Amino acid sequence: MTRPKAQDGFGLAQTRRTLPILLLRAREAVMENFRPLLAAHDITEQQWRVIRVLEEVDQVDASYLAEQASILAPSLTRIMRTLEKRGFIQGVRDENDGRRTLVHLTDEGRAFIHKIAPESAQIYADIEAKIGVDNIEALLDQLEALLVALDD
Amino acid sequence: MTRPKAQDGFGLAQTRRTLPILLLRAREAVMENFRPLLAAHDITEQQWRVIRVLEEVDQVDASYLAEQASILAPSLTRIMRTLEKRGFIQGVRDENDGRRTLVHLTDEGRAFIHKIAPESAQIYADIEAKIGVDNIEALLDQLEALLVALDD
DNA sequence: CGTGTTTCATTAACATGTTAAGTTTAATTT
DNA sequence: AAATTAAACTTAACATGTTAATGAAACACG
Repeated sequence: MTRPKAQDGFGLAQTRRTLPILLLRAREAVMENFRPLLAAHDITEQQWRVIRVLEEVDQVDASYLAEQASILAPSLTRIMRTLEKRGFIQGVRDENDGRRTLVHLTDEGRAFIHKIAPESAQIYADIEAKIGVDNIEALLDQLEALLVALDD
Repeated sequence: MTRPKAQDGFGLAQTRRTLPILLLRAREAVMENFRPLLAAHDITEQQWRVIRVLEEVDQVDASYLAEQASILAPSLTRIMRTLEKRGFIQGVRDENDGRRTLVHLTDEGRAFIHKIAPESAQIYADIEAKIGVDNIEALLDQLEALLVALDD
């Protein structure tokens, strides 16, 4: 027997139990745990995503990087400028295709990640402990299924 | 038999299968469906959240409104200014507590919601059709469970 | 070969996210 | 009651989200 779907009088679901709101809140609840670490190292969540992607892939063009980090191109342009000033990444013009910028992590950037990685991994482990690894895996599976289902 | 957890060499999970990234992407995939509607009516996602919450609760103080709409206080200040200029909401000083601002929807604001509601509900219904209502309910349950588990 | 089109990236403009500091009003303390 | 502390915004400053417009390079193709 399913729970009655909470609705108002004209078709809209209750705001508090909708995908957009709950996905937002869930993400916020998760990120809250990482914020102190990121702040302590003076790096934003998005900057951290960018260098982590770069750590996984070595050299990539900006478009792929944006897609992997889930960051829009205009934001990535600004973020790259910041990270480059800080000496963590370097962008070079693609010889074979002058439109593209190839990006790679510097040694300093790699060192930065490796310095923070243990704490970050510990925070994620704490989250896994609170929620349960199986529950997280199930959730990740469902989120991936949602992405597939909505992929136009 | 569980799937081996994808990791790199130093403790961090693969970026593409982590809660922060997948929650972000899932939300993005969902919102993508609403964006054309919101753009057509010249309203942002956050402004829409605010007036929808107001439609559900009548008169509330700004703090409660911010909490319900998952918007930080400084953002809400700006959003309220915009919505007030547009005549959709009105904020009045609380007589009993001069620190608070009480906010309520104007008739015009209410009319605006009612005008858009059918299309919005239809879009949500389409999403439910693609993903499956049961899957969505299960996902919402898991998200709520995550919020409870992470609630410090 | 040149022209029109597409692609990649940047810039522009405005809205929101985020933290810290400031203002005003309530509540507490002594 | 006066001073202190706390609460509810508001401002400020900077980073990112978001869409549209622009610039440059590669492609398509007549």
